[in-house]
Amino acid sequence: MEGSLPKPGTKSRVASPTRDPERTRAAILRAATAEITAKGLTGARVDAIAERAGVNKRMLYHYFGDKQGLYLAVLEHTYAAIRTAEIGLNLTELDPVAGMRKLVLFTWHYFIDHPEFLSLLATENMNRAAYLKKSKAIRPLHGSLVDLIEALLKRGAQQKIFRDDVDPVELYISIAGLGFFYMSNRHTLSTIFGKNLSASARLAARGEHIVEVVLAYLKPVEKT
Amino acid sequence: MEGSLPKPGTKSRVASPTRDPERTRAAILRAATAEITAKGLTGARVDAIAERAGVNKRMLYHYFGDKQGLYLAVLEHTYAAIRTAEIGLNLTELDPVAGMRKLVLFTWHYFIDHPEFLSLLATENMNRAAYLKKSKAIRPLHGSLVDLIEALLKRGAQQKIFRDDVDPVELYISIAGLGFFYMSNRHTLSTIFGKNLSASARLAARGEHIVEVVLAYLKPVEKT
DNA sequence: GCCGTAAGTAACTATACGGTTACTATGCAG
DNA sequence: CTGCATAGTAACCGTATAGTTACTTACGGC
Repeated sequence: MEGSLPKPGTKSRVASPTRDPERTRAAILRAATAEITAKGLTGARVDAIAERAGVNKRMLYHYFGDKQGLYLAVLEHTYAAIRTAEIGLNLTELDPVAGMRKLVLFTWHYFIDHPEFLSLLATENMNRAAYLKKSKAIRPLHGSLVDLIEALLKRGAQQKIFRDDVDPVELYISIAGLGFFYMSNRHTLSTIFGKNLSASARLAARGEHIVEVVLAYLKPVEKT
Repeated sequence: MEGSLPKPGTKSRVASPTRDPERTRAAILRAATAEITAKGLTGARVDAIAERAGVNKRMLYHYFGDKQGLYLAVLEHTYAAIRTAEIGLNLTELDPVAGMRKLVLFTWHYFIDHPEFLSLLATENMNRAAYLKKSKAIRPLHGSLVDLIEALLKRGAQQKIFRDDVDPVELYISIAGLGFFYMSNRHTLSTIFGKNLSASARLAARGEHIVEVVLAYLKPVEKT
Protein backbone atom coordinates (compact mmCIF):
# COMPACT_ATOMS: atom_id res chain seq x y z
CA MET A 1 0.00 0.00 0.00
CA GLU A 2 1.30 3.37 -0.92
CA GLY A 3 0.42 4.94 2.42
CA SER A 4 3.74 3.96 4.05
CA LEU A 5 5.94 5.10 1.17
CA PRO A 6 7.52 8.58 1.22
CA LYS A 7 5.18 10.85 -0.66
CA PRO A 8 6.73 11.86 -3.95
CA GLY A 9 4.10 14.52 -4.48
CA THR A 10 5.40 16.88 -1.77
CA LYS A 11 8.31 18.91 -3.05
CA SER A 12 9.80 19.11 0.43
CA ARG A 13 13.57 18.67 0.59
CA VAL A 14 13.20 15.73 2.98
CA ALA A 15 11.77 13.35 0.41
CA SER A 16 13.89 10.79 -1.40
CA PRO A 17 17.63 10.86 -0.73
CA THR A 18 18.44 9.80 -4.28
CA ARG A 19 18.56 12.30 -7.12
CA ASP A 20 19.14 15.59 -5.37
CA PRO A 21 21.24 17.70 -7.75
CA GLU A 22 21.51 20.68 -5.42
CA ARG A 23 22.70 18.61 -2.51
CA THR A 24 25.19 16.73 -4.69
CA ARG A 25 26.58 19.92 -6.15
CA ALA A 26 26.91 21.50 -2.74
CA ALA A 27 28.58 18.40 -1.29
CA ILE A 28 31.15 18.40 -4.09
CA LEU A 29 31.87 22.10 -3.61
CA ARG A 30 32.33 21.70 0.14
CA ALA A 31 34.59 18.68 -0.26
CA ALA A 32 36.62 20.41 -2.96
CA THR A 33 37.09 23.49 -0.79
CA ALA A 34 38.39 21.36 2.06
CA GLU A 35 40.70 19.26 -0.10
CA ILE A 36 42.05 22.10 -2.22
CA THR A 37 42.67 24.46 0.68
CA ALA A 38 44.41 21.69 2.62
CA LYS A 39 46.69 20.56 -0.19
CA GLY A 40 46.70 23.21 -2.88
CA LEU A 41 45.40 22.83 -6.42
CA THR A 42 48.12 20.45 -7.56
CA GLY A 43 48.14 18.55 -4.27
CA ALA A 44 44.38 18.00 -4.24
CA ARG A 45 43.24 14.66 -5.61
CA VAL A 46 40.05 14.39 -7.62
CA ASP A 47 39.38 10.91 -6.22
CA ALA A 48 39.78 12.24 -2.69
CA ILE A 49 37.26 15.01 -3.34
CA ALA A 50 34.73 12.53 -4.70
CA GLU A 51 35.17 10.26 -1.71
CA ARG A 52 34.95 13.14 0.79
CA ALA A 53 31.73 14.26 -0.88
CA GLY A 54 30.31 10.74 -0.87
CA VAL A 55 29.67 11.01 -4.56
CA ASN A 56 30.78 9.23 -7.72
CA LYS A 57 33.78 10.86 -9.36
CA ARG A 58 31.89 11.13 -12.60
CA MET A 59 29.63 13.71 -10.95
CA LEU A 60 32.48 16.20 -10.50
CA TYR A 61 32.89 16.22 -14.25
CA HIS A 62 29.13 16.32 -14.74
CA TYR A 63 28.70 19.48 -12.65
CA PHE A 64 32.03 21.28 -13.00
CA GLY A 65 33.62 20.14 -16.25
CA ASP A 66 37.10 19.37 -14.95
CA LYS A 67 39.38 19.91 -11.98
CA GLN A 68 40.08 23.48 -13.01
CA GLY A 69 36.40 24.29 -13.36
CA LEU A 70 35.84 22.93 -9.88
CA TYR A 71 38.68 25.04 -8.55
CA LEU A 72 37.22 28.14 -10.15
CA ALA A 73 33.86 27.46 -8.52
CA VAL A 74 35.56 27.10 -5.13
CA LEU A 75 37.42 30.37 -5.67
CA GLU A 76 34.32 32.32 -6.65
CA HIS A 77 32.26 30.90 -3.81
CA THR A 78 34.93 31.70 -1.22
CA TYR A 79 35.57 35.26 -2.40
CA ALA A 80 31.86 36.01 -2.58
CA ALA A 81 31.44 34.94 1.04
CA ILE A 82 33.84 37.50 2.56
CA ARG A 83 32.80 40.38 0.32
CA THR A 84 29.14 39.74 1.12
CA ALA A 85 29.85 39.64 4.83
CA GLU A 86 31.70 42.96 4.65
CA ILE A 87 28.76 44.68 3.04
CA GLY A 88 26.58 43.59 5.96
CA LEU A 89 28.77 45.48 8.44
CA ASN A 90 26.77 48.72 8.36
CA LEU A 91 29.58 51.03 9.35
CA THR A 92 27.72 54.21 8.49
CA GLU A 93 25.90 54.24 11.81
CA LEU A 94 29.08 54.39 13.88
CA ASP A 95 31.54 57.20 14.57
CA PRO A 96 34.72 56.83 12.47
CA VAL A 97 36.97 55.38 15.16
CA ALA A 98 34.38 52.82 16.25
CA GLY A 99 33.66 52.03 12.60
CA MET A 100 37.32 51.48 11.80
CA ARG A 101 37.73 49.32 14.88
CA LYS A 102 34.77 47.24 13.79
CA LEU A 103 36.14 46.82 10.26
CA VAL A 104 39.59 45.85 11.52
CA LEU A 105 38.27 43.32 14.02
CA PHE A 106 35.81 41.92 11.51
CA THR A 107 38.64 41.29 9.06
CA TRP A 108 40.81 39.74 11.76
CA HIS A 109 38.07 37.44 13.00
CA TYR A 110 37.13 36.50 9.48
CA PHE A 111 40.68 35.24 8.95
CA ILE A 112 40.56 33.30 12.22
CA ASP A 113 37.24 31.71 11.36
CA HIS A 114 37.95 31.03 7.69
CA PRO A 115 41.43 29.57 7.26
CA GLU A 116 40.27 28.14 3.95
CA PHE A 117 40.08 31.68 2.58
CA LEU A 118 43.75 32.27 3.46
CA SER A 119 44.92 28.99 1.94
CA LEU A 120 43.01 29.64 -1.22
CA LEU A 121 44.59 33.08 -1.61
CA ALA A 122 48.02 31.50 -1.19
CA THR A 123 47.23 28.91 -3.84
CA GLU A 124 45.80 31.45 -6.24
CA ASN A 125 48.78 33.77 -5.87
CA MET A 126 51.23 30.95 -6.47
CA ASN A 127 49.28 30.63 -9.71
CA ARG A 128 49.74 34.34 -10.46
CA ALA A 129 45.98 34.85 -10.10
CA ALA A 130 45.37 33.09 -13.41
CA TYR A 131 41.94 31.78 -12.42
CA LEU A 132 40.85 34.95 -10.67
CA LYS A 133 41.60 36.86 -13.86
CA LYS A 134 39.34 34.48 -15.78
CA SER A 135 36.43 34.93 -13.41
CA LYS A 136 33.84 37.50 -14.40
CA ALA A 137 31.98 37.09 -11.12
CA ILE A 138 34.59 38.20 -8.62
CA ARG A 139 35.93 41.60 -9.65
CA PRO A 140 32.63 43.51 -9.39
CA LEU A 141 32.42 42.60 -5.70
CA HIS A 142 35.32 44.83 -4.76
CA GLY A 143 34.21 48.31 -5.70
CA SER A 144 31.91 48.45 -2.71
CA LEU A 145 34.73 47.47 -0.35
CA VAL A 146 36.77 50.47 -1.45
CA ASP A 147 33.71 52.72 -1.19
CA LEU A 148 33.08 51.51 2.34
CA ILE A 149 36.59 52.42 3.49
CA GLU A 150 36.64 55.67 1.55
CA ALA A 151 33.43 56.86 3.22
CA LEU A 152 34.79 56.01 6.65
CA LEU A 153 38.06 57.83 5.98
CA LYS A 154 36.27 60.89 4.66
CA ARG A 155 34.03 61.20 7.70
CA GLY A 156 37.03 60.79 9.98
CA ALA A 157 39.02 63.44 8.14
CA GLN A 158 36.13 65.89 8.27
CA GLN A 159 35.91 65.43 12.02
CA LYS A 160 39.71 65.92 12.25
CA ILE A 161 40.17 62.55 14.00
CA PHE A 162 41.85 60.89 10.98
CA ARG A 163 44.60 62.31 8.83
CA ASP A 164 43.27 63.41 5.45
CA ASP A 165 45.81 61.85 3.07
CA VAL A 166 45.07 58.15 3.43
CA ASP A 167 44.80 55.91 0.38
CA PRO A 168 41.94 53.46 1.00
CA VAL A 169 43.50 50.59 -0.94
CA GLU A 170 46.85 50.99 0.78
CA LEU A 171 45.05 51.04 4.13
CA TYR A 172 42.97 47.97 3.35
CA ILE A 173 46.10 46.07 2.35
CA SER A 174 47.64 47.01 5.70
CA ILE A 175 44.59 46.00 7.71
CA ALA A 176 44.39 42.70 5.89
CA GLY A 177 48.15 42.15 5.87
CA LEU A 178 48.53 42.58 9.62
CA GLY A 179 46.10 39.73 10.14
CA PHE A 180 46.79 37.64 7.07
CA PHE A 181 50.50 37.16 7.65
CA TYR A 182 49.99 36.20 11.27
CA MET A 183 47.33 33.61 10.48
CA SER A 184 48.54 32.23 7.16
CA ASN A 185 52.10 31.88 8.45
CA ARG A 186 51.25 30.86 11.97
CA HIS A 187 52.79 27.42 11.52
CA THR A 188 56.23 28.64 10.50
CA LEU A 189 56.12 31.62 12.87
CA SER A 190 55.13 29.46 15.83
CA THR A 191 58.03 27.16 15.05
CA ILE A 192 60.78 29.72 14.58
CA PHE A 193 59.75 31.84 17.58
CA GLY A 194 58.92 28.88 19.78
CA LYS A 195 55.47 30.21 20.73
CA ASN A 196 52.04 28.84 19.96
CA LEU A 197 50.52 31.67 17.97
CA SER A 198 47.19 29.85 17.66
CA ALA A 199 46.46 30.03 21.39
CA SER A 200 43.24 31.94 21.87
CA ALA A 201 44.73 34.47 24.29
CA ARG A 202 47.34 35.33 21.70
CA LEU A 203 44.76 35.69 18.97
CA ALA A 204 42.81 38.18 21.07
CA ALA A 205 45.99 40.11 21.87
CA ARG A 206 46.89 40.21 18.19
CA GLY A 207 43.47 41.66 17.37
CA GLU A 208 44.03 44.51 19.80
CA HIS A 209 47.55 45.04 18.45
CA ILE A 210 46.24 45.40 14.92
CA VAL A 211 43.59 47.91 16.02
CA GLU A 212 46.26 49.94 17.82
CA VAL A 213 48.58 49.94 14.82
CA VAL A 214 45.86 51.04 12.41
CA LEU A 215 44.45 53.75 14.66
CA ALA A 216 47.92 55.10 15.47
CA TYR A 217 48.58 55.45 11.76
CA LEU A 218 45.26 57.20 11.13
CA LYS A 219 45.80 59.79 13.85
CA PRO A 220 46.37 63.27 12.36
CA VAL A 221 49.99 64.38 12.51
CA GLU A 222 50.31 66.97 15.27
CA LYS A 223 51.33 70.49 14.24
CA THR A 224 54.88 71.43 15.10
CA MET B 1 100.38 14.03 -27.74
CA GLU B 2 99.27 14.84 -24.23
CA GLY B 3 100.60 18.40 -24.37
CA SER B 4 97.34 19.82 -25.74
CA LEU B 5 95.10 18.23 -23.10
CA PRO B 6 93.84 20.29 -20.11
CA LYS B 7 96.23 19.77 -17.24
CA PRO B 8 94.62 17.58 -14.61
CA GLY B 9 97.35 18.37 -12.10
CA THR B 10 96.20 21.96 -11.39
CA LYS B 11 93.36 21.96 -8.86
CA SER B 12 91.94 25.18 -10.30
CA ARG B 13 88.18 25.22 -10.64
CA VAL B 14 88.42 25.89 -14.36
CA ALA B 15 89.85 22.49 -15.23
CA SER B 16 87.64 19.65 -16.43
CA PRO B 17 83.92 20.36 -16.67
CA THR B 18 83.11 16.75 -15.83
CA ARG B 19 83.03 15.53 -12.25
CA ASP B 20 82.40 18.70 -10.31
CA PRO B 21 80.26 17.65 -7.33
CA GLU B 22 79.97 21.15 -5.87
CA ARG B 23 78.79 22.67 -9.11
CA THR B 24 76.33 19.85 -9.71
CA ARG B 25 74.91 20.11 -6.19
CA ALA B 26 74.56 23.87 -6.49
CA ALA B 27 72.90 23.62 -9.91
CA ILE B 28 70.35 21.17 -8.55
CA LEU B 29 69.60 23.37 -5.54
CA ARG B 30 69.14 26.44 -7.71
CA ALA B 31 66.89 24.62 -10.16
CA ALA B 32 64.87 23.08 -7.34
CA THR B 33 64.37 26.47 -5.70
CA ALA B 34 63.07 27.92 -8.95
CA GLU B 35 60.78 25.01 -9.75
CA ILE B 36 59.40 24.52 -6.23
CA THR B 37 58.76 28.20 -5.57
CA ALA B 38 57.04 28.54 -8.94
CA LYS B 39 54.76 25.54 -8.57
CA GLY B 40 54.78 24.43 -4.95
CA LEU B 41 56.08 21.17 -3.58
CA THR B 42 53.37 19.01 -5.12
CA GLY B 43 53.37 20.98 -8.36
CA ALA B 44 57.12 20.76 -8.84
CA ARG B 45 58.29 17.94 -11.09
CA VAL B 46 61.49 16.06 -10.36
CA ASP B 47 62.16 15.61 -14.07
CA ALA B 48 61.74 19.34 -14.63
CA ILE B 49 64.26 20.15 -11.88
CA ALA B 50 66.81 17.78 -13.40
CA GLU B 51 66.35 19.28 -16.83
CA ARG B 52 66.55 22.86 -15.54
CA ALA B 53 69.78 21.96 -13.73
CA GLY B 54 71.21 20.27 -16.83
CA VAL B 55 71.85 17.17 -14.79
CA ASN B 56 70.79 13.56 -14.82
CA LYS B 57 67.77 12.90 -12.62
CA ARG B 58 69.67 10.19 -10.79
CA MET B 59 71.93 12.91 -9.32
CA LEU B 60 69.05 14.48 -7.38
CA TYR B 61 68.67 11.22 -5.53
CA HIS B 62 72.42 10.87 -5.20
CA TYR B 63 72.82 14.22 -3.44
CA PHE B 64 69.50 14.75 -1.70
CA GLY B 65 67.94 11.35 -1.12
CA ASP B 66 64.47 12.07 -2.43
CA LYS B 67 62.15 14.92 -3.42
CA GLN B 68 61.43 15.74 0.20
CA GLY B 69 65.12 15.87 1.08
CA LEU B 70 65.66 18.25 -1.78
CA TYR B 71 62.79 20.41 -0.59
CA LEU B 72 64.24 20.53 2.91
CA ALA B 73 67.62 21.65 1.52
CA VAL B 74 65.88 24.42 -0.44
CA LEU B 75 64.00 25.50 2.67
CA GLU B 76 67.11 25.62 4.87
CA HIS B 77 69.15 27.44 2.27
CA THR B 78 66.46 30.07 1.71
CA TYR B 79 65.82 30.75 5.40
CA ALA B 80 69.52 30.98 6.15
CA ALA B 81 69.93 33.64 3.46
CA ILE B 82 67.50 36.17 4.99
CA ARG B 83 68.54 35.61 8.60
CA THR B 84 72.21 36.02 7.66
CA ALA B 85 71.49 39.23 5.79
CA GLU B 86 69.60 40.64 8.79
CA ILE B 87 72.55 40.08 11.08
CA GLY B 88 74.72 42.13 8.75
CA LEU B 89 72.49 45.19 9.21
CA ASN B 90 74.47 46.70 12.08
CA LEU B 91 71.64 48.65 13.65
CA THR B 92 73.48 49.43 16.86
CA GLU B 93 75.27 52.36 15.29
CA LEU B 94 72.10 54.24 14.43
CA ASP B 95 69.62 56.15 16.55
CA PRO B 96 66.46 54.12 17.24
CA VAL B 97 64.21 55.79 14.66
CA ALA B 98 66.80 55.51 11.90
CA GLY B 99 67.55 51.93 12.95
CA MET B 100 63.89 50.96 12.84
CA ARG B 101 63.49 52.63 9.47
CA LYS B 102 66.46 50.69 8.17
CA LEU B 103 65.10 47.39 9.50
CA VAL B 104 61.65 48.01 8.02
CA LEU B 105 62.98 48.99 4.61
CA PHE B 106 65.48 46.15 4.59
CA THR B 107 62.64 43.67 5.21
CA TRP B 108 60.49 45.28 2.55
CA HIS B 109 63.23 45.28 -0.08
CA TYR B 110 64.19 41.74 0.79
CA PHE B 111 60.65 40.66 -0.08
CA ILE B 112 60.77 42.60 -3.34
CA ASP B 113 64.10 41.09 -4.33
CA HIS B 114 63.41 37.54 -3.17
CA PRO B 115 59.95 36.45 -4.26
CA GLU B 116 61.13 32.86 -3.92
CA PHE B 117 61.29 33.36 -0.15
CA LEU B 118 57.63 34.39 -0.08
CA SER B 119 56.49 31.47 -2.21
CA LEU B 120 58.41 29.04 -0.12
CA LEU B 121 56.80 30.33 3.08
CA ALA B 122 53.39 29.92 1.48
CA THR B 123 54.20 26.36 0.50
CA GLU B 124 55.62 25.49 3.88
CA ASN B 125 52.63 26.92 5.73
CA MET B 126 50.22 25.01 3.53
CA ASN B 127 52.15 22.02 4.81
CA ARG B 128 51.67 23.14 8.42
CA ALA B 129 55.44 23.72 8.71
CA ALA B 130 56.09 19.99 8.77
CA TYR B 131 59.51 20.25 7.14
CA LEU B 132 60.58 23.31 9.09
CA LYS B 133 59.84 21.43 12.30
CA LYS B 134 62.11 18.62 11.14
CA SER B 135 65.02 20.93 10.40
CA LYS B 136 67.59 21.32 13.15
CA ALA B 137 69.45 24.00 11.20
CA ILE B 138 66.81 26.71 10.97
CA ARG B 139 65.47 27.43 14.45
CA PRO B 140 68.76 28.61 16.00
CA LEU B 141 68.93 31.39 13.43
CA HIS B 142 66.01 33.27 14.94
CA GLY B 143 67.12 34.11 18.45
CA SER B 144 69.39 36.82 17.16
CA LEU B 145 66.57 38.41 15.15
CA VAL B 146 64.51 38.87 18.30
CA ASP B 147 67.56 40.19 20.17
CA LEU B 148 68.18 42.72 17.43
CA ILE B 149 64.65 44.13 17.67
CA GLU B 150 64.59 43.97 21.43
CA ALA B 151 67.77 46.04 21.69
CA LEU B 152 66.40 48.64 19.30
CA LEU B 153 63.13 48.89 21.21
CA LYS B 154 64.92 49.22 24.54
CA ARG B 155 67.12 52.05 23.35
CA GLY B 156 64.13 53.84 21.89
CA ALA B 157 62.13 53.47 25.09
CA GLN B 158 65.01 54.78 27.20
CA GLN B 159 65.21 57.86 25.00
CA LYS B 160 61.41 58.27 25.27
CA ILE B 161 60.97 58.18 21.51
CA PHE B 162 59.31 54.73 21.49
CA ARG B 163 56.57 53.49 23.76
CA ASP B 164 57.90 51.06 26.33
CA ASP B 165 55.38 48.20 26.12
CA VAL B 166 56.11 46.76 22.69
CA ASP B 167 56.42 43.01 22.18
CA PRO B 168 59.29 42.39 19.72
CA VAL B 169 57.77 39.30 18.15
CA GLU B 170 54.40 41.00 17.66
CA LEU B 171 56.19 43.97 16.12
CA TYR B 172 58.29 41.83 13.80
CA ILE B 173 55.18 40.03 12.60
CA SER B 174 53.63 43.41 11.82
CA ILE B 175 56.68 44.70 9.98
CA ALA B 176 56.91 41.52 7.94
CA GLY B 177 53.15 41.23 7.45
CA LEU B 178 52.74 44.72 6.03
CA GLY B 179 55.20 43.83 3.29
CA PHE B 180 54.53 40.12 2.93
CA PHE B 181 50.83 40.38 2.20
CA TYR B 182 51.32 43.10 -0.37
CA MET B 183 54.01 41.18 -2.25
CA SER B 184 52.82 37.61 -1.88
CA ASN B 185 49.26 38.55 -2.81
CA ARG B 186 50.12 41.16 -5.40
CA HIS B 187 48.59 39.10 -8.20
CA THR B 188 45.14 38.77 -6.65
CA LEU B 189 45.22 42.29 -5.18
CA SER B 190 46.21 43.85 -8.50
CA THR B 191 43.34 42.03 -10.14
CA ILE B 192 40.57 42.85 -7.69
CA PHE B 193 41.58 46.48 -7.25
CA GLY B 194 42.41 47.03 -10.92
CA LYS B 195 45.86 48.51 -10.19
CA ASN B 196 49.29 47.20 -11.01
CA LEU B 197 50.81 46.84 -7.56
CA SER B 198 54.15 45.70 -9.00
CA ALA B 199 54.87 49.07 -10.63
CA SER B 200 58.07 50.42 -9.14
CA ALA B 201 56.55 53.76 -8.11
CA ARG B 202 53.95 51.88 -6.12
CA LEU B 203 56.54 49.66 -4.49
CA ALA B 204 58.45 52.71 -3.29
CA ALA B 205 55.26 54.31 -1.98
CA ARG B 206 54.37 51.13 -0.14
CA GLY B 207 57.78 51.12 1.53
CA GLU B 208 57.19 54.62 2.87
CA HIS B 209 53.68 53.67 3.97
CA ILE B 210 55.00 50.74 5.99
CA VAL B 211 57.62 52.92 7.67
CA GLU B 212 54.94 55.45 8.59
CA VAL B 213 52.63 52.81 10.01
CA VAL B 214 55.34 51.25 12.14
CA LEU B 215 56.73 54.51 13.45
CA ALA B 216 53.25 55.85 14.24
CA TYR B 217 52.59 52.76 16.32
CA LEU B 218 55.91 53.06 18.17
CA LYS B 219 55.36 56.68 19.14
CA PRO B 220 54.76 57.05 22.88
CA VAL B 221 51.13 57.73 23.79
CA GLU B 222 50.86 61.39 24.71
CA LYS B 223 49.89 62.17 28.27
CA THR B 224 46.32 63.38 28.74
C1' DG C 1 1.59 5.70 -18.28
C1' DC C 2 5.28 6.76 -21.31
C1' DC C 3 9.38 8.73 -22.85
C1' DG C 4 13.21 12.14 -23.20
C1' DT C 5 16.47 14.17 -20.35
C1' DA C 6 19.23 14.71 -16.49
C1' DA C 7 21.35 12.19 -12.40
C1' DG C 8 24.04 8.55 -11.17
C1' DT C 9 27.29 4.11 -11.28
C1' DA C 10 31.27 1.06 -12.17
C1' DA C 11 34.98 -0.17 -14.64
C1' DC C 12 38.48 1.34 -17.56
C1' DT C 13 42.57 3.93 -19.87
C1' DA C 14 46.55 6.57 -21.12
C1' DT C 15 50.05 8.75 -19.20
C1' DA C 16 52.81 11.40 -16.03
C1' DC C 17 55.38 10.77 -12.12
C1' DG C 18 58.73 9.59 -8.30
C1' DG C 19 61.97 6.52 -7.72
C1' DT C 20 65.27 2.46 -9.17
C1' DT C 21 68.45 -0.67 -11.55
C1' DA C 22 72.39 -1.81 -13.80
C1' DC C 23 75.91 0.03 -15.67
C1' DT C 24 80.21 3.21 -16.99
C1' DA C 25 83.72 6.90 -16.27
C1' DT C 26 86.86 9.47 -13.35
C1' DG C 27 90.39 10.61 -10.30
C1' DC C 28 93.07 10.10 -6.27
C1' DA C 29 95.42 7.40 -2.22
C1' DG C 30 98.66 4.00 -1.67
C1' DC D 1 99.87 2.00 -11.95
C1' DT D 2 96.13 0.20 -10.00
C1' DG D 3 92.05 -0.49 -6.91
C1' DC D 4 88.13 1.58 -5.19
C1' DA D 5 84.95 5.04 -3.85
C1' DT D 6 82.40 8.54 -5.85
C1' DA D 7 80.32 11.06 -9.96
C1' DG D 8 77.55 10.30 -13.69
C1' DT D 9 74.35 7.98 -17.55
C1' DA D 10 70.42 5.66 -19.82
C1' DA D 11 66.76 2.92 -19.68
C1' DC D 12 63.32 1.16 -17.04
C1' DC D 13 59.17 0.26 -13.55
C1' DG D 14 54.98 0.32 -10.67
C1' DT D 15 51.57 3.10 -9.46
C1' DA D 16 48.76 7.15 -8.76
C1' DT D 17 46.00 10.24 -11.30
C1' DA D 18 42.89 13.08 -14.33
C1' DG D 19 39.66 12.10 -17.27
C1' DT D 20 36.29 8.64 -20.19
C1' DT D 21 33.19 5.15 -21.80
C1' DA D 22 29.26 2.57 -21.75
C1' DC D 23 25.64 1.82 -19.22
C1' DT D 24 21.46 2.21 -15.67
C1' DT D 25 17.99 4.68 -12.90
C1' DA D 26 14.79 8.27 -11.59
C1' DC D 27 11.89 12.46 -12.57
C1' DG D 28 8.55 15.31 -14.56
C1' DG D 29 6.05 17.22 -18.68
C1' DC D 30 2.80 15.71 -21.85
